[in-house]
Amino acid sequence: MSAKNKSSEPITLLWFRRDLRISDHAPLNAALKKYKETKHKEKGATILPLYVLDNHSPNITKYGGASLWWLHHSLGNLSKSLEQKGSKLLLRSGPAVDVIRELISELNVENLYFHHSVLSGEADIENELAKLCQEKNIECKRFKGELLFEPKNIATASGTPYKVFTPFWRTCLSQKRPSKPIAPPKAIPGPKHFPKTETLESWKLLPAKPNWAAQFSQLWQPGEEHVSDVLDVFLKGPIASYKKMRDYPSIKGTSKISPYLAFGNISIRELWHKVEGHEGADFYQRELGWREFCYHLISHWPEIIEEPFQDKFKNFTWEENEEFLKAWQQGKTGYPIIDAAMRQLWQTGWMHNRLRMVVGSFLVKNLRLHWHHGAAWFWDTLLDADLANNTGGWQWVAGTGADAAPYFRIFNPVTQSEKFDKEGKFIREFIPELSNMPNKFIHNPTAAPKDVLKEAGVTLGETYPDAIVDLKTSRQVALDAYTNLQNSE
DNA sequence: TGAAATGTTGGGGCG
DNA sequence: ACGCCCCAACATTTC
Repeated sequence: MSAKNKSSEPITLLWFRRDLRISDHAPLNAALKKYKETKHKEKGATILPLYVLDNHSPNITKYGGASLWWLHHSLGNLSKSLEQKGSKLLLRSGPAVDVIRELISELNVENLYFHHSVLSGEADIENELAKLCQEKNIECKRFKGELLFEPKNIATASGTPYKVFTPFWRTCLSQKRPSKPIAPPKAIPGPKHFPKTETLESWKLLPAKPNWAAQFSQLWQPGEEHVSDVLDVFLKGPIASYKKMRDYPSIKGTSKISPYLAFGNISIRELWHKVEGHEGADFYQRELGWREFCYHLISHWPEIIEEPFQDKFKNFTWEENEEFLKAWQQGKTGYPIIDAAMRQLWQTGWMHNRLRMVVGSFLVKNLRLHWHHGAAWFWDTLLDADLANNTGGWQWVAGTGADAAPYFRIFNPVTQSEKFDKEGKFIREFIPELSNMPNKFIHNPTAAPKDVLKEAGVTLGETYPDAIVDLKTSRQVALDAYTNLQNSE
């Protein structure tokens, strides 16, 4: 394949990944700078924004269903804002390296710019691209922006990566604070000859037959355009009492920014600066620190996507039980706080953070199923699914991770429910069949007297499931399994 | 960013 | 008045 058909127009290929925005976008900014620098030659490298739907590259984790819904709308939104700036988004599908190689042969690509990712599967692609560009004499530039702090800058006194969050975060905070975000461009010079593009519709990213995302569009407005509205709500109220109120699932005490962050509709740096200065910001920023910590861990130990961080858990045996897994996924365990949380996830594409811990503990400890099952389900159903956070969160709750909750720390779903959903408000929202249960028994219908159930119109096993496991005995089984593991060391 | 079991203390009922 | 017991309420330890 030679350069016969090549248009001579010089191009900077701007590859969008999980950075679906135009604000605070370093590669875009650099591409603009490049254009301005070379413009006087009458052949400034115009910018070709590209998104690649990649379901084929090895070692990457394909998007789950809920993520694809968000991706669809984010891409539509990005496309629109690029058009408002005089540009357009090129859509291609296939392994990223192949797609870009093809574009290089079609067009006169002089530069390839994109954001760097510390995820190993993504970095593999980047390395191949760098090699390709070197062969073709193309400038390949990768930009930082995925994180607030570079993993390589954060190390213990002896130079090893941190395995514990608190000292990790202390060191991060002692670094130079994240620099100010870059303003969005006023205009983006697009190429005169725009290559053939696939269409968003043809990708069929939205669910078809059973449209399980029906409710999503009432609840979420994906894309960069809408981030500031959502963030403003948080900054005007909840952030001030974030430390306390974020624990109560029936209260709007959290930011709801996670899906925007997962797709880069807002940059982590911009988010950091937007919250800075508000009362309560340090507690919120600490949570951003956990995200940072998860990326830090996964960059140093990429194998933790599959393998337990703590070696001793390699020999740990988990239960296999399809019935249990189904009951958990569908919110039919007979424990209302678990079931309400799992239904919230399915219906809204999101779950309150405390409940992620509670349902995680229940799956891994009380049902004794492998955390992989939980991670896979979350990956498929969460709009904010993020490989580093998902891996970090599940290893944390399973007790297998770095700085994880000790294995014997087992949440009691009834106690948690009584503590954080005292009036059963959250439960009633997602389990209407329990709405007439009195507060005293709504947390554990299986333990309610017969007349109470009758009065509330609840028939266990019919209108609402019986508890699938006994908390006391299942807890003991989990503890015994852990003791056995310790003894077999 | 647990929960349960076990230990300790101190007030009140009561012989 | 005193010792004894019971048992909240709180603290500590164990898992």
